[in-house]
Order: sequence, then structure tokens, then C-alpha cells
Amino acid sequence: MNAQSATRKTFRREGEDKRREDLIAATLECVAERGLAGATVREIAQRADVTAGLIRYYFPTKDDLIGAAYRAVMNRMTVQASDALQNAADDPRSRLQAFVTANLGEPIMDPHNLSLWAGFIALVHADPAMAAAHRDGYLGFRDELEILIREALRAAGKPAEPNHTRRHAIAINAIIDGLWLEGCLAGDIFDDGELAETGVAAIEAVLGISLQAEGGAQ
Amino acid sequence: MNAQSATRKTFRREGEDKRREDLIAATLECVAERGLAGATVREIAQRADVTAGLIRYYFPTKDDLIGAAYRAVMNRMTVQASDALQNAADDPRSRLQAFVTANLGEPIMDPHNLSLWAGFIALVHADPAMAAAHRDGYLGFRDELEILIREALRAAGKPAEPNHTRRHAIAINAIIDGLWLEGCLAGDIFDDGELAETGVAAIEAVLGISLQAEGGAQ
DNA sequence: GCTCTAATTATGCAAGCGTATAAATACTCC
DNA sequence: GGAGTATTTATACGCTTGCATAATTAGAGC
Repeated sequence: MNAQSATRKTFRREGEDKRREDLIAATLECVAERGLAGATVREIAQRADVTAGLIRYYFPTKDDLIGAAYRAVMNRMTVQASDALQNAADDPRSRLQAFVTANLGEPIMDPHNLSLWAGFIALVHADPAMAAAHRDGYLGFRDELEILIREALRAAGKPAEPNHTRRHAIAINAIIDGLWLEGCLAGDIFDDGELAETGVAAIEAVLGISLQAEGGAQ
Repeated sequence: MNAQSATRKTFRREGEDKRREDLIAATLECVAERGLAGATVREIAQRADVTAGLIRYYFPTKDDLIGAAYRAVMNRMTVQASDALQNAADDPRSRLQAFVTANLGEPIMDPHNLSLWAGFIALVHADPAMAAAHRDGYLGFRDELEILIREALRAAGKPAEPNHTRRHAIAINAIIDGLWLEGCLAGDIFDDGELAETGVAAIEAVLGISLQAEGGAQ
């Protein structure tokens, strides 16, 4: 009978970094399409065009891969938001507006990102390490936001005491998170850009300033 | 050898409603403690002091049980928030404030609720039935909020056009959701009542009115 | 081109999963 | 108090999962 039926899979030896990235990317695809439960080692491997065993070669356990994927997503979102700042005007108010708008638009506001994020958040309660990772990310985000807020207030000629900026950062962080959530969950029931507009308007109200560079304080 | 070693489990026949509730409660315990992945039929059954097969007697499939549990959580939170309204003063502004404060305090703002909610949200993207269930819940909450907003604006002598109240409902819903999230995830880094205060202040700023009954419009 | 090694494949296993189904039993009704 | 039935237990099956490990091979270095 066919002597060469079971031919062994040919393969290339990739660099360690490249493989890791590919595996993480494949993981994200799986999670995006069928949720965390759909991200099995076999499915991930198939999508990365690799056999399942290789995953263990790069990640001690599946949870490590999942954790790496989580960090990758969070990092990606952070980088994308920072990119928006790079391209923003110099005026602090414009920068804050750009930051908000970036976080409430593509590609950050995406159902796939939410699925990943939610899947991990659900684990935070059970896994202290994951909880710490999350808290760091949250505080980092809020600190970045607080700086933007302080500078925007100053540019508008308003006082920016730590007491107030902390509270403002908490509230504005909530606005961004909440709108991001709404958009990810049911983006189709909102007009294009509606959430970003709503967010900017709400933030302007909270801070009592306009985020249009032209407009002044009060 | 011991003739009576394997004694069959004794049991009581419970009413249908009671059993369903018990099974849902057991499911919520499992999800809260170890995430959705920890909610296996066997674990749930054990916690409800019942054998696994019984679950299928009340729920055609495990997914049905999970869906029922999700609806139960959402319903519970909604009811708790509505209860707060029942006990609130008559003034529409007080009512809105009470609603916000209730959503940003115990027992609604609780890590367990977040774990449950997040675990389910992660499924929304993959499961259309769950997505529909969620959208209904979300829109119901927002509609209730929009009514409170409209009446608060009117009581303060401000115009309340549908265009504006819709936007306000979106923004304020985001504030509540976002702060709820922050509180659930890291309640210990906030002072008692800080999040509720922050939320009320932000909402007052967005609406341009005071929510203290004494204070007037503008 | 040969050798050596690290990267990759292939195979298997034990555990846990959801579900199906038959046997047992607690309760209801007469 | 005996019969009948709806509820519950018990058992088993087929799959899938994550993980381990042995066998292979691509590519680097000499």
C-alpha cells in the first residue's frame, strides 16, 4: 500500500521572536473569532501553520501564551493611543482631544479587543498575578491621562491642583472606558464618530473648558 | 464484603422554580470563584448538592443554564438599582442622584458581579443569542436612565429635547459603567463613596445642573 | 559537505468535558 | 396504604483538552 502516504510536514526554522509573535497573533485570531474558549492549543497551532507541540517549546504552559497575548493587546492599544498623540498638534487641549478620539475610534474600539479584554478581566478576580498586571496597566493609563488633563487645564488658564486633577482623571477615565465599552458592544447603533464626539463633549463639561485650541477658558 | 457500601444518594423532590434558582445560584458561585471555565456541570451540580444529570432535566443544554445565569445577574443588578429609586425622594434630581449612587456602591459595585459580567461579555461576540440578551439589557438600562435625565432636566428648568437626552444618556451611562468598572476592579484604592461622589459631580457637569434638590437650575 | 544541535513534528496519554440513557426513588392521589 | 409518575441518581460514552516525550530534520558552523 502507498508507501509514502504519511509524509512528514516540512517546516522552516524561524527566529525565536518571529515565532512568538506568530503564535500570539494566531492566539488573538482565535480569541477574536470564537472567544477565549475557542483558543485551544491545536487551533492556535493550526492557524500559525505549526504543530501543537511547538507551542510548549516557546511557552511553558498555555496560560503563559494567553497571558502574553493579553499583554500584547493591551500594549498595542496603548501604543496606538500614543501614536495619535505624536501626530497631534502642540496645544495641550488638542492633544487631550486627540487622545480621547483615538481611544474611541478604530482600531482601538473593536469588538475583538473587548472580547479579549473581558475574558481576561473575568480571570483577574481568581488570579492575583493577572490582577497586578491589570492594575499596573490601569494606573499607567490614568497617569498618562492625568498629565494631559493638567496641561489642558493650564493651557486654558484654569487651576490644576493635584486634588482636582486626580478626581478629573478618575471621571474622565470612566467616560473613556464606558464609551469604549458601549462602542465595542454595539457599535452599530451609534453614528460614525458619535461616541468620540459625545466623549469629548462630556469631558469638556467636566473640565469646564473647550478642547478646541481656538476657544479659550471658561 | 460490605454489602451496603454503595448507598444511593438520598434526595428530596424540590419544586421546579426552587431547583432552577438553586442551579442558577450555584452557577453564579462557580463563575464568581473560578471564572466561566470553572463552571462545569459537575462542579455546579456538586455545589447545588445534586448530581450532574439533573441539570439536563431543567436546562436542555449547559449553554441554556449559562444564559439563564447571565440574565439573572443582570436582572438582580437592575432590581437593586430600582429599589434605590423606590426609597428616594420625590424630586427628580434626587432620584437621579440616588440611582447613580446605588449603582456605584454596594452591593452592585462588587468584584463578583464584575467577574460574572465580564465572563459573559466575552461570549457576546461569539454567541448571537447572548448578544441579543445583552443588547436588550443595555438598552433597557439606558432607557431608564434617559427618563431620569429628562425629568431631572425639566425639574431644573432646562430644556430636555430627545436629541440631547439621548446623548446625555449615552455619556452618563458611560460614566456609571466606567466608574463601576474601576470600583469593581480596584475598589481598595478609592475612598469610601469617592466614586459615587465623582460620578454625581461629573454628571452634574455634563447636564449643567445640580442634583441637590435645594439647588436650582443653571 | 559533514556534524552537531536546536527547532520542529508526530504520537500518545490521562483527565475532564457535555451529554445520553437506564435504573431507582420520593412524593401525589385515590 | 398501594399504584403511578415525575423527579433524581447512577453510569457510561465519545470527544476534546493540555501536556509529555520520542523521533525527525533544517540550518549554522567548521
